Amino acid sequence: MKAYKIPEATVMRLSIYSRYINQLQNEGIETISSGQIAEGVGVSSAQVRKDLAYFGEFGTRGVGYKVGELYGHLMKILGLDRRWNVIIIGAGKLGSALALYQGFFDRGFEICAVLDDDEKKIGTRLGDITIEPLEVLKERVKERDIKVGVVAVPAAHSQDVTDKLVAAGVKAILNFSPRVIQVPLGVTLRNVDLSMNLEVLSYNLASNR
Amino acid sequence: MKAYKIPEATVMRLSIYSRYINQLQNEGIETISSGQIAEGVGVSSAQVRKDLAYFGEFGTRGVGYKVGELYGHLMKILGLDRRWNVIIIGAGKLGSALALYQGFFDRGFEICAVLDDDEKKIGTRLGDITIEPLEVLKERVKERDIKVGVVAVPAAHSQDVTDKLVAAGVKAILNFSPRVIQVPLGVTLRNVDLSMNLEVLSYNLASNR
DNA sequence: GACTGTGAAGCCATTCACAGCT
DNA sequence: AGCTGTGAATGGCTTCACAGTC
Repeated sequence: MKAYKIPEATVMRLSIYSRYINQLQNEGIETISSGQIAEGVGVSSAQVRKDLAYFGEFGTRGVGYKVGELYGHLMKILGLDRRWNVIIIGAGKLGSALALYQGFFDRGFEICAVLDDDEKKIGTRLGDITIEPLEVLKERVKERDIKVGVVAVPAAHSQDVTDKLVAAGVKAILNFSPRVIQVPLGVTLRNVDLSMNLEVLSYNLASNR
Repeated sequence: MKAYKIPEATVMRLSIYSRYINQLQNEGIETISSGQIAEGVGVSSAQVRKDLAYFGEFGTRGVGYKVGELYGHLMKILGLDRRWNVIIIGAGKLGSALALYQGFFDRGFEICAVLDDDEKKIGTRLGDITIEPLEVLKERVKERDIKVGVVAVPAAHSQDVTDKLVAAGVKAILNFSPRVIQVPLGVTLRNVDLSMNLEVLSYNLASNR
C-alpha cells in the first residue's frame, strides 16, 4: 500500500465513502455505481471514480462495484483492517465524551487510557476506564503499543502534552485544543478546531448569502 | 462586507489568525509582521498577506500590522463583532460537552437551548440550561432569534433533526453526526466528523511514512 | 446500454517575486 | 532596510469526455 501522492481530500472522502458503503451493505445492497455513491455522499461521480482509481481497479465496467468487496478494499486502504489503540489526554467534558464515544470503537479504535493531571478526576471511572495521572503515559503507550494520541486539554497545555505524547512514542495526534501545535517529522497531526467551525458559519451568516 | 469569492480555506485560516492575534494582544504585543503570524500558525507569510488582502489593506508597508487594529478587522470579517445564539440538538455525551464548552462562549456563541427526545434527560440541567423536548424547537428559535443549530444526535436521526432545524428557521448547521446530510440552498452546513479525522490518521499510519 | 478508468482540460489555491511605501 | 500588497507563475485537485469493457 504505497501509492505515490494521494490528496488528503481523497483520503477524507474515502472515509466518508466507506461508511456509506457500510450502510448499503447493512441494507443488503450488493452492487453500486459511482453515480449512486456520488449521490449518497454529495460529490460528483467522476470524483468517486478518480478517488478509487488511485488505489486500484475495484469496479467492473458496465456494472459498477460489488458492495462487499469495495468495503473491504476501503477498510484496508484506510488501515481499518486492524484495531488501533488510542490514549486520550484530558478528562474534561470533551475528553470524557470522546472516551465514551461508541463511534470510535465501531470503527476499530480502542480507547485504552484516559489521563489527566487533576487530582479530583484521577481514580474516577469513565465506562470501563479509570482516569490515571499523566505519569503513566510512557508506560501505557509501551505496554499497549499505542500509536494514536488525542489532545483534549486547554490551549495553554496542548503543546506541552503533545511533546509528552511524542516523547512517549505516539505516531499520530488528534488535537482538539484551539491552538496551533508543532510535531516533529514522522508524527502525523490533525486538528479538530470546534470554534473554527462555528466561526466559518458565523462568517457565512455575516456575509449573508 | 461582500467580497467576491473567498476560498473557504482562507476563512478557516482567518479564524486561526484571529485567535493567535488575540493571544499576542494579551501578551501586550503591539505590532506584528506577516512573517511572524505565519510562523505562529504554521503557514507561509505570502499566504497570510494574501488572505488578509482579500478584505482590505490592514498593514503598513515597511512596518507590519497593528495587533489591536488587525484583531478588530478579523473579528468583524468573521462576524464575531456580535453574539450568536445557538441551539444544540442531542444531549448525549457529545452534545452535553459542547453545551458546556467555554470556548464557544468566549468567541461570542451563546448556547440558548439543548433539546433531546429522551424522557430521562428532559428536565435535567447542563450548567444554566435545562434540557427540553424537541417540541419547543420552533418556539426557542423564534424567541431567541437563533441562527445556528448544532446536530449531535446518532446518525440515524441526523437528517430528520436537520430538517426540523431548517423548518424552524435556523440558517447555519454544524453537524457532528457521521452521516452526510442535505440542507436546502440558503442554509450553510459544516460537518465535524470525528471518526473521519481518526481514520485519516489511521490511513497515514498504515501507509507508514 | 451502462458504467468504469483515465488522459486532458479547466479551475482554483498557493507560492513567487517584486514594485511600492515607510 | 524592512515589510506590505499584488500580478504572474506554479502546482494540485476536480471536472470533462471518451475509450474500453461487460
